[in-house]
Parts: sequence; C-alpha cells; structure tokens
Amino acid sequence: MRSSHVPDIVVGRLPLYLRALNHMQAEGNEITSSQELGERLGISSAQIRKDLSQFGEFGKQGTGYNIGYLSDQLRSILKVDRVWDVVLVGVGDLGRALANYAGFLDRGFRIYSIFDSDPKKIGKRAGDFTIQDAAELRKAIQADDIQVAMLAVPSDQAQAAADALVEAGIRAILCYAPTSITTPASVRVEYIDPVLHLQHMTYHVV
Amino acid sequence: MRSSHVPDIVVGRLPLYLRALNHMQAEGNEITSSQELGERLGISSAQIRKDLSQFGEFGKQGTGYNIGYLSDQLRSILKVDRVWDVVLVGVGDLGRALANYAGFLDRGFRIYSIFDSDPKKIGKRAGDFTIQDAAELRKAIQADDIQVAMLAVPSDQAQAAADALVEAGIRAILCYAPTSITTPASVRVEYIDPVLHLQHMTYHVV
DNA sequence: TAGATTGTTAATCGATTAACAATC
DNA sequence: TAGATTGTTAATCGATTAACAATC
Repeated sequence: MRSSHVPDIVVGRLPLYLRALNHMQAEGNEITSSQELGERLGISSAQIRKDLSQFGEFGKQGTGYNIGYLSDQLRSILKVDRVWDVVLVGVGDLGRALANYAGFLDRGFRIYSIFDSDPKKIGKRAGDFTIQDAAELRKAIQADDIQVAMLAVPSDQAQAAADALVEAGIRAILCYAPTSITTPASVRVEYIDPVLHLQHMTYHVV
Repeated sequence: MRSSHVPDIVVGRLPLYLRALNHMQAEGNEITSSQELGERLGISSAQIRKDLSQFGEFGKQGTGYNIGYLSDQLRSILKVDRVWDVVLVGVGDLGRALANYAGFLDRGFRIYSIFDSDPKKIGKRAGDFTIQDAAELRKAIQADDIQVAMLAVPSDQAQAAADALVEAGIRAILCYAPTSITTPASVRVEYIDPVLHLQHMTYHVV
C-alpha cells in the first residue's frame, strides 16, 4: 500500500467504486475491468486505474480485477471493514427517516443512539431507538467512544450542536442542515443539502 | 452577463454563495466582501471574485457587494428567481420527510405531486399530498409540464423509475437511491448518498 | 502464442491563486 | 485624498488523459 498523500478528490471516488463493485457482485459477477467500471460510473478507465494505483496493485494484466478482492481492499482502505457506531442528533422528519434507514449497516455504519433537545420528544421512540436528551450527548459519546455523527437539526441550531459534538470528541460530522458550520481542522464535516443540487441543475435546464 | 461556457464546477459553487448571502441577509447585513464570504465558506476570496466575474460585475471597488443585489443576480443566473414544480417519486420514510420539508419553497422549489407504485400507499396522505399511482406519472408530468423530479425509490427500482421520468419529459433528477442511473445526456442527474460521505470521512479518521 | 488489460509515465488540460491596476 | 476592494491577468498548481511497456 503506497499513499503518503493521496488527493482528497481521489479518496472521494473510492466509495463510488466500492458501491458499484457491490452492485456487480450482487449481479453475480466475479471479474471486472477498469473499462467496465468506468462505463457504469461515467468515469474514464484511466482515471480508475490511476486512482487505484495510489493504494496498491489490485488487478491482473490481461484479466482485470477480482470484484470480491478489490471490494475487500477498498473497504480496508476506507476503514469500513468494520462497523462504525454513529450518533444522530435531531429527530425531525429527516432524522426519523435516517433512524429507520436499513442501508447503513452493510456499508459500515450503524446508528447507535439518537438525540433531540425537544422535551416533548425525549423518551419517545423513533424506529428501534428511544430519543435521548441532547444534553446527555457528551456523556453518551464519551462512554461509548463514538467518532461519527449525523446532524439533522434546524440550521439555527447546527453550529451549537456541532460545538457540542466536537466538545464530546466526535471526529466526523455529516451535516444535513443547509448551512456551513465551523469546526477545528481535526474534525471533518461533509454536507448534504438537496437544494444545492437542485439549483445546480436548474442552471442547465432551459 | 458574459458566460458562453462556464465550468460546471463554478456553477456548482453559486448555490453555496447564494445560501451564505441569504444567511447574511437574515442577520441584517447589507454589504459583504469576497473575503468575508470566503471566510464563511472556506473558499479563497480570489476564487469567489473569479467565479462571479464569469457572469458579470456585481461589486464595487473599495466597497464590496450589496448582498440583496448579488442574491438577486445569483437567483437569476441559477433560474431560481422563479418557483420550480417538482415531482417526488417514492414515498418511503425519506420520501415522506421530503414531502414535509419546508425548506424548498423559499429557495426556488415546490413539491407539486408525489407518487408511489405500492397499491397500499396510493390514495393515502403524506404531508399535504395524496399519494398518486406511479403509473400515472407520465400523464401528470406532461399535463403540468414538470421538469424536475426527486427520486426516492429503492435502488432496484431507480433505473426503471428514471426511465419513466425521462420518457415523460423530465429534465433534471435528484436521485436518492444509492446507485448510478443512466439517462440521455439532455437529462441531468445529481445524487445524494449519505454513505458515500461517511465512507469518505472514515478514511481520514484515525 | 495472441489478445487483453494492467500500472505508470509524460503530456495535456483545467482550476486555483497571487498580484495589481483600476476605481469607488 | 487615503484606504479598501473589485475584476482580471499571468503564474502556479493539480488533475485528467493518452499512450504504452509489462505481463497475465
């Protein structure tokens, strides 16, 4: 395994490759090539080979890649060859949908506990979870050494909630609030805001 | 307004600028600078000025940008100075959350009607909507000339649903299914898959 | 062997940044 | 006017692609 420093844009494509490989495997295939993978994803085969070569040599000349083997390697590189426990903060409609979502577990993540600050919600159920008091966030995160959080609170509460997560030792936050939040450089944040995508697309629609 | 061809990566940042400007305006500010905007977003001021210069001259030397004016210009460029009607296909937990989401309207989008193919759901309510039969998709889209869709069906139904949308004349699809779908080049697709973000972040977490 | 596909190099292409004249 | 910030140019930086020797 090479690396040293791999460009972040390359790392960001690995989950995409992994997802496609999983689909191929589910279709019963054993072998694929950079070309086939590229066609499925709309990415050039050269780019896929170059990206993978940052981490090692996973293919065979003349043959291609063994899907199971390459999946395993990518899971290991991305550190999803284990299951990460995740806390969910904010149990509105979206938080509830996330709490019920069955697609996390087999891709390396499991919602471990869920929190809200609304007294009317605390103690109620959502999916398989009992909603806990957001004031207990720190204690819960530290007791179970949780490193990853999903943030689904309203925009005006996002920064305060993120501060609490950082304070508690969280290392990665997936933020669903449509706002930018500030964290120390050691805490990674990624964002999901559907409206950004919609607005990007309408630019192109005549 | 210049353009001719603006790099897509630049277009993709405009919604981010617009969102930040709206926050600034909500905070009661009237004027901002490329530097202030950049700090808020973690983007260099030079990049912001360069991006904006692709579309015109919106600032004043020595002063900066009028927030209201720049917002208006960006909304016009992104074509969200109007409201786009959107169809939602797939009313599971996520679809339901989207149907209830109040944050679309003031950013240029309105869910107009929602569809599912499950006979048990058709006719039932979700938020302010009555769930319609996905078999009626084409008729509904064409009758009301809808151009934008959100797709929240399971992965194994995503391609078929997308095909139906394309067939009906949809021009932009926001796909929540964790899979790549294929459409003609004239139909734009963007994806939201939270697990891709989580896996990207765990690479960096020690 | 002949055909296919990798991993890698070098060339190309595109995006970001630094710097500054223009000017409010 | 003096100070500040734009819009733009040129330089830098980084990412993608094309091409091919290696080899399965």
